[in-house]
Amino acid sequence: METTLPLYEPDVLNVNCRSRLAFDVVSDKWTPLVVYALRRGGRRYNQLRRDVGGVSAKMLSQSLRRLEADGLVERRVTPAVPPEVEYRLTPLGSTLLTPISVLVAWAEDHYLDVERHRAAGGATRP
Amino acid sequence: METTLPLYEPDVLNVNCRSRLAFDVVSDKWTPLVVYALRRGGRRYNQLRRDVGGVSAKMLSQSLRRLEADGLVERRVTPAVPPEVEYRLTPLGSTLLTPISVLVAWAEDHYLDVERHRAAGGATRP
DNA sequence: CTGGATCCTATCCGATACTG
DNA sequence: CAGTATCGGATAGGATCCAG
Repeated sequence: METTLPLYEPDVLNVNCRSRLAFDVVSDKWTPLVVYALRRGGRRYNQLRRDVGGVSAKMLSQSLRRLEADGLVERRVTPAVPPEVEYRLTPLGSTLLTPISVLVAWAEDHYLDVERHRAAGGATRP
Repeated sequence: METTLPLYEPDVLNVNCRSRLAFDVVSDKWTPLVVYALRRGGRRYNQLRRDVGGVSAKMLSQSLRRLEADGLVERRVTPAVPPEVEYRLTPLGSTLLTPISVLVAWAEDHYLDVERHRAAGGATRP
């Protein structure tokens, strides 16, 4: 026995294609941050940009379009001057908040451990 | 109130720097896959390469060195011919398995939903 | 305000070749 | 087996300008 954690065991040992989806969706610089920023409900474009912080307009658009295409985010336009566009998580998208929140909780718990190791590290291997 | 899910609430609304760590570690193409592939215990370099699947030697080395520097993976060399190098999760690294497993579980649950939407999607917005 | 279009650069990353 | 070094194409991503 190598680990006592209650792990999810999909296949024998390899990473199957269903699991890959999770890494596909999350292994992007901005997408998970955008989802996380939408956890409280609908947000508008420039609000999102400020919330996420450091994302360019181009990348935010790209992430949002991708999330829309995956059915995780819904785009709701209110015709007005100036135009109002609100993005919100779909029910499916909301289910992603659970894994992401667990991840954020992990970071809160182990932030210092990793930071300390990074600072001291580098000298670990020639 | 916008959502009834039991969400982790770090700050007012923005994504704080501690949370960023989580996205930093995970928002990489290979790193989370490598951690996940190590869930059962120590693996050797080429074993890992086969397990992860599709990763080049260069990228695997890079990910492993980074994980080492972050204190998430330990590199254990057994002097022998041919040389034996085993990678295994540190206790700290093992804690990452929980978020990753939750993520994988999510993918198992919602794989078809996302796939279906991707196939039908694209026509959603002009 | 909400973006699309364009240009340009930094980096990612795979292929190949080579070392111990 | 377990890597490192280098090259070169692909892609990510920022800056800027412009439109509805």
